[in-house]
This record gives sequence, C-alpha cells and structure tokens, in this order.
Amino acid sequence: MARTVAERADLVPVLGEVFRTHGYDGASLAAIERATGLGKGSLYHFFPGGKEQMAREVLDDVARWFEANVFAPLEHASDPRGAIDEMLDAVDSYFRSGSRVCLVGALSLGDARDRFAREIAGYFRTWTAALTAALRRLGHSRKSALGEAHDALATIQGALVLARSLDTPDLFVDAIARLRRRLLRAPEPS
Amino acid sequence: MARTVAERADLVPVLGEVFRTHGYDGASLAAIERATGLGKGSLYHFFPGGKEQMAREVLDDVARWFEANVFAPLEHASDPRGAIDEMLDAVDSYFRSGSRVCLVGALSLGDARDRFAREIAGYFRTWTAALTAALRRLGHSRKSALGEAHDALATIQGALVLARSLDTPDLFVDAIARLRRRLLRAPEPS
DNA sequence: GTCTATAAAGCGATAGAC
DNA sequence: GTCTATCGCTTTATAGAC
Repeated sequence: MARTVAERADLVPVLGEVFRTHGYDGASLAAIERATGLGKGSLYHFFPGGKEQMAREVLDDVARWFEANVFAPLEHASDPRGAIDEMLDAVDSYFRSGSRVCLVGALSLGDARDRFAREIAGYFRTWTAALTAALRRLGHSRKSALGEAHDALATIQGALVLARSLDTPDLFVDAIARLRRRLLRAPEPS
Repeated sequence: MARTVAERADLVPVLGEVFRTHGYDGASLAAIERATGLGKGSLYHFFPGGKEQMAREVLDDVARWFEANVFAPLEHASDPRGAIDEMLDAVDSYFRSGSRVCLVGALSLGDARDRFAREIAGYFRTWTAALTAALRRLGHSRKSALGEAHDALATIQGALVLARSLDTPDLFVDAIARLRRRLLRAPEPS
C-alpha cells in the first residue's frame, strides 16, 4: 500500500475494507494508517472530519454502487426476472462469494448504529422498495412481494454472518443459489 | 441496578446486555460499571480475566440456554414438527420479538470474531446440526435438510439485522411467521 | 466484596515544520 | 501533501485501603 501522492478517489475503497473488517470502533487510526500507508497528517488533510467523515464517505460510496448496480436495474428494467437475476449476480460478486462481509450490516450493530442510523436505514429501505417493485411486476401481491423482499434481504445478510462465522464462504454461494430459485418461481395465486 | 452485594449468577445476564448492545469493543468498562452498578474492583474480583473473561462467560451462558431450550428439543423430541414449532417460539421470545439483537452475531464481526471464533462457530454449527436432524426426520433428504437449516438460520440472523437497522421489530415477527410456514410444509419429493 | 487511586497504553485529533 | 510531535482524554488493568 506504499504510495507517494494519494488520491482521494482510490482512498475510499481502502477505508471501506478497514471498516468492513474491523467495524467502526475497531477501525483505529493506527489501522487506517497501516492500510493506507498514510500518516495522520495526510488523512486529516483529506478528511478534516476525521474517522466519522471517512466512514460516512465510505457509506456514500457503497450506496452509490448499489444504486447504480442493484437498485436502478430492479426498478426500471423491462424484464423483472432478468433484473432479479442480475441483482443476485451483483450481490455475489460484491460480497466476493461470501468472503466479504456487509459494511452496512457491520455498522448496524454497536454504537456505530446510532451514528449512521439514517444511512443504514436508507440502504435497506431503498433495497427493499426496489426488490418489492420488481416482485410486484412479476405478479406478486403487495403483501407477498414485501414479504419475499424482506426474506431475501434477511437471507443475504444472515448468510454473510453465517458464512463468516463458520468460515465457509461456499455456504453463501449455496444460499444465493437457493434464493435465486425461490425468487424466480411463480408467485402463489392469491 | 444499585446493589449492595453482588452475586456472580445474576451478573452475567447484565453483562450480556452490555455486550449485546455495544459490541465487544464498544462495551467499555465504564459502560459495564454503569450497567452493573459495580466498580472495577468488584468486577475484577469476579472476573480476574477482565473483559475477555466476562464475554466468554456470557457466551457460555447463551450456549447453555440454547442447548437446553432449542438444540436438545430439536434433536430428541419425538415429534419434529412440534420441536420446530417450539424452536421458533423460543427464538421469538429470546430475541424479544426482534427488539433484541443476537449476541453471537454481534461478536461475529470485527476483531471480536477472531477472539471468540471457536465459540461462535460452535453455536451456529450445533444449531445447524440440530435443525438438520429434525428436518431429516420430517422427511427431507440430507441435502435439502441442510439447505433449509442454513436458510432458516440465515433468515433469523438477517431478520434481526434488518429489524434493528430499520427500527421495526415487527419485521422480525413477520419473518418468523413466514419461516414457520416454510419449515413446517411438506418436503418436496425428490 | 467493594471502593479509590493510579499506572501504562491507546485513542482521536491538532499544530506546525517541511 | 506529508510528516512528526504532542495534547487531552479514555481505555484496560492493578494496588492497596477498608
């Protein structure tokens, strides 16, 4: 990670990995210095707001990525089946087939949750809405679509926790495969 | 929480709530003193190993509770359907219908994960095995039972994350209701 | 068994030289 | 833009009086 002159743009992803693996409290400035190869001076030059600003920009970055690669397709694609398929591909690649943990989920526990409550809630709320819309277009009732969407998001989040806890990323891949079948099957007639 | 003489037995649950809500890093001794009403002197008298020992005993306590109230029934009850039903009731009441977070899940992220890797993995592994056994007796194939068990645990963990992130505990209750239907329906013929 | 005082280290953040 | 030095505070943990 040695560098001469840092650019803000490629700094944020590195920060993301630090918060992802250590959590907010655990991501000490010492760990951030180590990961970025920058001293406190440089870090505070880029992020005058300190650690909190760093985390906030990382969250923004994640939100933008999901907006572009997951939420927008779900809401606007002409083919809802294809959009859900793409969502699961994107999710699998984003979470590196289960060897990466969800940053938003990681920040949703402990004291960080209060600090970033709005951003965290927004992330899950937007995702739920987008997936619900796609499921409705697939023929689900309002209630059924919302339930399936909640279950899908819970499965993804929970499978990440399980995969990491049991140190078996494949568990996540399998869960995504089952989730794909579940989401793409025809809705039950109501 | 004011008290005159503390007893070790009713100290552990209080510690559990602190770790649950603040995470391991966030659970400072100051917060623990506040919650227990005890000074450092008393705390180190009961737990010479400090914070790590406190967390370890809390994890033990949780493991024992699940062993008695969830795992054992799943493995030995004559009626697997009834056992699964009881499991979901126990889970709902343990997690206070979604307003309580999973301690094991909370410790599975960040640096605490390395410290308690064995205990965390054991918790999820035992639960998976117990639920898989019940599902097999319900008629599922080995593969189908394992998949359903993983999905069920992921749904529970993920629904807790979602419920807390969106500050809507009911989301957890609904997820448990759907999970109940899913687990108790007849296995697909293979 | 409980307290206060204190040590030693780590924390986030700032100042100022270059 | 990057660094080092340093501040002030909090952290975990220990010592010793009661």
